[in-house]
Amino acid sequence: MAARFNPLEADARWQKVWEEKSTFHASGNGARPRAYVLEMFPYPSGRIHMGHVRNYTMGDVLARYRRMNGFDVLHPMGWDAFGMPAENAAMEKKVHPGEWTWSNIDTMRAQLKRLGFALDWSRELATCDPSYYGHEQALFLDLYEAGLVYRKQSEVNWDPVDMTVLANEQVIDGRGWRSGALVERRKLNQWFLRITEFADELLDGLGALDQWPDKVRLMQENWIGKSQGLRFRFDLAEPVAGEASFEVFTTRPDTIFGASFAAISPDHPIATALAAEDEALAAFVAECKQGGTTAAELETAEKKGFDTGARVVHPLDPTWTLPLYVANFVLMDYGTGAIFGCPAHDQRDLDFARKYGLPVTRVVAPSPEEANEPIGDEAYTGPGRLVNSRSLDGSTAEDAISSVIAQAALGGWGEGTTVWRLRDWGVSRQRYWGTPIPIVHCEACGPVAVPRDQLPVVLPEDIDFAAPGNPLDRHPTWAKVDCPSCGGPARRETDTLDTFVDSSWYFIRFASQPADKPFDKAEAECWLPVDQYIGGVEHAILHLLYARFWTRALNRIGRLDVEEPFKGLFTQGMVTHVTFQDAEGRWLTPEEAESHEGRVTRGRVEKMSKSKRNTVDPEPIVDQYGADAVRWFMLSDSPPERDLEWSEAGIQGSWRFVQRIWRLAAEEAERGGSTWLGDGEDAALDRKVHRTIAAVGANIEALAFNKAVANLYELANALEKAPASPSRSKAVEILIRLAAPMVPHLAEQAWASLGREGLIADAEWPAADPALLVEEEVTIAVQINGKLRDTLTAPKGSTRETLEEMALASDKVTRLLDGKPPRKVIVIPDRLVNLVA
RNA sequence: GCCCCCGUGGCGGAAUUGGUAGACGCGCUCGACUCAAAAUCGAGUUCCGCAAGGAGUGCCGGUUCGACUCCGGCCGGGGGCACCA
Repeated sequence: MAARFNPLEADARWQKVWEEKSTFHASGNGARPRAYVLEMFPYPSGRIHMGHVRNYTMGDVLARYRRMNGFDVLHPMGWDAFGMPAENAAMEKKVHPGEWTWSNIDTMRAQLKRLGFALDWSRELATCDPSYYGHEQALFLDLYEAGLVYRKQSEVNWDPVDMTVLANEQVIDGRGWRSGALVERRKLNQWFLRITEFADELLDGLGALDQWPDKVRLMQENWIGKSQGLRFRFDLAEPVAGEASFEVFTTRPDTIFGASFAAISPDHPIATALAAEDEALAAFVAECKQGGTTAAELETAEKKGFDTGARVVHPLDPTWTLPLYVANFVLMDYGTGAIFGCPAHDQRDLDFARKYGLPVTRVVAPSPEEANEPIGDEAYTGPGRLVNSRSLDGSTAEDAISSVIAQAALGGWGEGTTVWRLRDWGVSRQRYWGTPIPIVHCEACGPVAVPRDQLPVVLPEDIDFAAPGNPLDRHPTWAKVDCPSCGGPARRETDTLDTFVDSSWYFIRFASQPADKPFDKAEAECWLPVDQYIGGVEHAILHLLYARFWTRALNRIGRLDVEEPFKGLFTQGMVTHVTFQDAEGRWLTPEEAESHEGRVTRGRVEKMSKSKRNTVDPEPIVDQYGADAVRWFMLSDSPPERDLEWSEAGIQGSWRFVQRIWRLAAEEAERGGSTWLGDGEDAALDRKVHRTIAAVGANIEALAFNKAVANLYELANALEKAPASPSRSKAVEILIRLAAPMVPHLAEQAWASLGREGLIADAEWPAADPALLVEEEVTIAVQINGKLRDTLTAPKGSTRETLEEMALASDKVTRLLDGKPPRKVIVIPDRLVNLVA
């Protein structure tokens, strides 16, 4: 057995063996319990980065651990392969998006394989493959037929130079990120999925996801944004623009007697109608639309209004009228686009009222004494009882809410209702590199679904990226088809689907991939839900919400009897690295920083990014140290949910550890390997080994990889100090099995060198002997007044009396107590004795 | 502005339901081996102090025999949402 572990040789050897034996193929034959371990599939951007390595290493440890525990593990890999970077590459490098994408996939697949992940490559898929997106088109049509897809006019960010729609993130300071042109708001016909119809169940379903981080559940809860309140009608004193009334929404109907104005959005139909006849109002509306949409601008934006001169009638007092304003802070797409203003108890309303000299009447007071306490610069939003509110006076705010809702229902002027922040999901993208929406537009028949036997609708290959805009739109023939319904001339939908649709069901396709349909219901249900899903927290809202929605939508139309796609979710931290800048503030790579002549500033430790020039390419690191050292480093030190700082010293430390395990194994191999096994002789070491078995298992189950790593270091330390014995030989073998999920190549090599049969990947996880988990002797802390003064060793399970006696007999204790008996003695068996003097 | 999370050695971080703070790793110091270095091995490493001892988990206070852990109030860092009625 070689004195040093040679990873380059071992990595390649064992990766080949695993592949030849199809070791990591999920059998799905039902012989063993199943486990589905999944990491978020990568976008094929070009090369693997450290974030991928960390993500997939974590999933891999769990997958290998489950296998060793007797599970039939599904651990697949694929490619989220549609998206804009491919089109950008097409424009910049004059290469076809498909060619660029597939070549990246080849590179990245090879890179992933070099890390030795226990993946079932037989199930690999790419979303840009017609054999994937064709099924997605079928699912889209299923949802369409079920009424969960619809088309409507919607505003988009339009870049007039690139002639394309931009996502909000691509609009920087009101300009297109690529062209720099001023972005316009434009109305386009777009496809939407009815996610809002599932708002209630998506919210309620969060409660059952007890293996999700609280943080993510909270973020989704906020995103869904359920508000309960009253929707009610304001009658106009005189009809305005032909309208006799309009509706408002409020979560605080209790404050209705504190109303001092009504306000509608600049986009409200009444505002539009009035503006048509009022130049000043038209100018005001135009001004509102101009305002920036960045966070900073909104925060500082002044509350502005335009008094229409119209009056609305208070619903509970026909003699009371309020002025009607058009206000810049009222949003058309939330609630009804109109509000009633209660300045005393809403900060925005207060700002507005102060500016326009409107009355501010307190109607909720925390105590009777404060009933007429004037409102200053801050609205009162706390709890209390109603004041200045006629029949409501004296009731709690809570009761008043129900009371007003009941009165509204009775009087027929309003009703209790729920309003959601969540909007329907717009899935149309005016781009080439995505799943074509399988719809044909016919002048006579309108939108018609492409017949199933004509799926997939395949993207044309011969496209031109020289001109701006969507190449599908410009293609000479692709869009021209006959209407499937009437046979007349028609035109294909040239928009493609949001790539989030692709990732909303890939985990189902991994579980079951028949050629003739998206998935087999029974087969998919055997694997789903995913037992453990691992990925970045940046997907906490959109991807995870969309996938939950898609799963529930399939459930509703009877295609899949699963409610939640991901039983367990883990969001891992980023990989960070130091940054360097030169005197001019230019970012330097670590190598440049070292050789730089001028002044170099060591910057903050930040997420690896190309712009900060602090990335570390995993591949050369694997070349130098091998896959196992890299994997080990990814698991060490930092808790997996927090950021991990990459460092040269860290990888070297991991390399040292790999070699230490190897030396332990090599020693034992020379001593005779498995033939030297016998009964335990080193009782203390046996205990340590079994405690480690239990601890490593528990920590892997909890995804606390850093702690499992620490457990293994401790065992290795103990083994290096332990004299040779059968116990020790056995312990080394167990150490190798415990480390196998983390450093699989080393483990296989050591396993073989010790003369063990078969692959360690197929070996059983060692069982911890419960009898060896309990210590015979325990260390007891002796405290005086809660401060540690001494420790003593006692047999486990010693009585309170014995422990108290032993503590009082301690020299230090007698000295410190000065002969006086303690006033009180607290004994926690097997832990401590606290003497209160 | 609203909501959430986090503050522990030089650094990353450990610490069952409140019960010996600093496991494990990195770094550093000293020593062994070596002509020397690397690698490796051994000892040490919260702070103050020669020691005895004292202080110590962002700060202030509280509950408790006992607080990193629970409660209240500050300070600092990070994240999410954002004119959501």
